[in-house]
Amino acid sequence: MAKAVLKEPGKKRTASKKARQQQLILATIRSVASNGLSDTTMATVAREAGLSQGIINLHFQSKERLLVETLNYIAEEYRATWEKALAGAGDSTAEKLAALVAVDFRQPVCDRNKLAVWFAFWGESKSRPTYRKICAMRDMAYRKQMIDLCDVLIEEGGYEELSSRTIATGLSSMTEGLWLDLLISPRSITREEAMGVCMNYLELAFYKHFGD
Amino acid sequence: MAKAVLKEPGKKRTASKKARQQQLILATIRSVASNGLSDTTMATVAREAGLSQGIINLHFQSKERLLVETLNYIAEEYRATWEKALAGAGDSTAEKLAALVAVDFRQPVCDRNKLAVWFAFWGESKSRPTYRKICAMRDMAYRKQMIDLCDVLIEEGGYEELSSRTIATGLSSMTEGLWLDLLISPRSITREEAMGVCMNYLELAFYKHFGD
DNA sequence: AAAAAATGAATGATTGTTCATTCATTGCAA
DNA sequence: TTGCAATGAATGAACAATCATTCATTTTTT
Repeated sequence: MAKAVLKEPGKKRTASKKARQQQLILATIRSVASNGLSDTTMATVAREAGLSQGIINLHFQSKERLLVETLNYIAEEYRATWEKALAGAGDSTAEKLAALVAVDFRQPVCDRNKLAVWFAFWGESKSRPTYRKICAMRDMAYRKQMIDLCDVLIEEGGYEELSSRTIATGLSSMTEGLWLDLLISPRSITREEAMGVCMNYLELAFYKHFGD
Repeated sequence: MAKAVLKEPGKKRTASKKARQQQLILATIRSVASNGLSDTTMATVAREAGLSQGIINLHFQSKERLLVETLNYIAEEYRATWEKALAGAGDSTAEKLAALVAVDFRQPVCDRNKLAVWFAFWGESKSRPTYRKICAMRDMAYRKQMIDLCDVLIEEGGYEELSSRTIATGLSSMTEGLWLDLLISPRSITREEAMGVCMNYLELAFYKHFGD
């Protein structure tokens, strides 16, 4: 039913369903970043995509669906990115943890437009169970992975005073807080510095692994 | 012009300007928390306040002004709360830093409705310079205080390996990230546990001051 | 009585959605 | 290949609903 008609869109004016949907999602990300979620309308998204008014209802049925799919898109991109990073990291657990942290401060995840989208949905999440579930899922999957890595490090280094849950919670919370800095005051901190703050935390906790 | 007509409103149906404005701001906080910023309208706020439609324009001229004043309200409350906590804390620098951290996880600051408001405005801040400035100001003032305290601790304890800016950035970022947990997944973490994560960070960094 | 505060119906602007129409692409027949 | 329907993607004007704002009127206080 939803077979991809064109794999290489080229200059065709009618694209495959998947390509159009992604185009509209990317336009939504830009609109939310530059207009805010409150001022993101069907018109601003369509204009950003260079398409007509009715196009979104054609592909997403409703504005609500478009927004949910946009959130799903960046959540899925996030998950895929750190899973890939883990797979490509060195064999040591410390290297894997460092790779996991690095994902949060590099493209395509650490993009200012996407950070704005995350915060926009977080801001609405208390009143919208759908948003909250997607955000909570993302967080849980990521944190479980981080706890597992911390457990191995604690075992390896014999850090009896550490709790993997506490460190993992602290580390991922720190990341999200640093995202806020990068969003609100991009001039006051760079992505490299932000990652440095996290690495410093790791050095303090797992000094046998990350110490100089 | 804006003189307070009544200091003790009692059971009067017409309150002083200041009291009405605060009543409307508190109603706005509740509406943003339960409806989201996108679905917060003049009608939802007025209904939440138990007043009529036109009341907001009477006291704030526009919706935009109401929202800005709401953000200013929680920002000012935040500043006043930690300044008060600092003044009431023990003499030692370590106690002061602990008191500063504790503010973030207690009432009136760490209120789930207010957390929702913070995230709502953060989400819009990229597209609204006014919001961003207020948020950046709050952060700068708080972080300057935290850096100063860290500087003293580093001096006292001779922690030559630590950077006050790095620790202060990490600590306040961690706080904001933990707020997200409390907002999104309140069942997965308590305020006490969240504060514990921060205190654990302090123990790792300033082990001579916070060690058991 | 005069002034101020509050109301709520009315207004014009904006929004999400619909749908009749246009247009590009594809599959098929010759 | 060339011609010709058939398909469905895309358009944009139109519509109903919702929104922020205004203001004539009512209510309350001084």
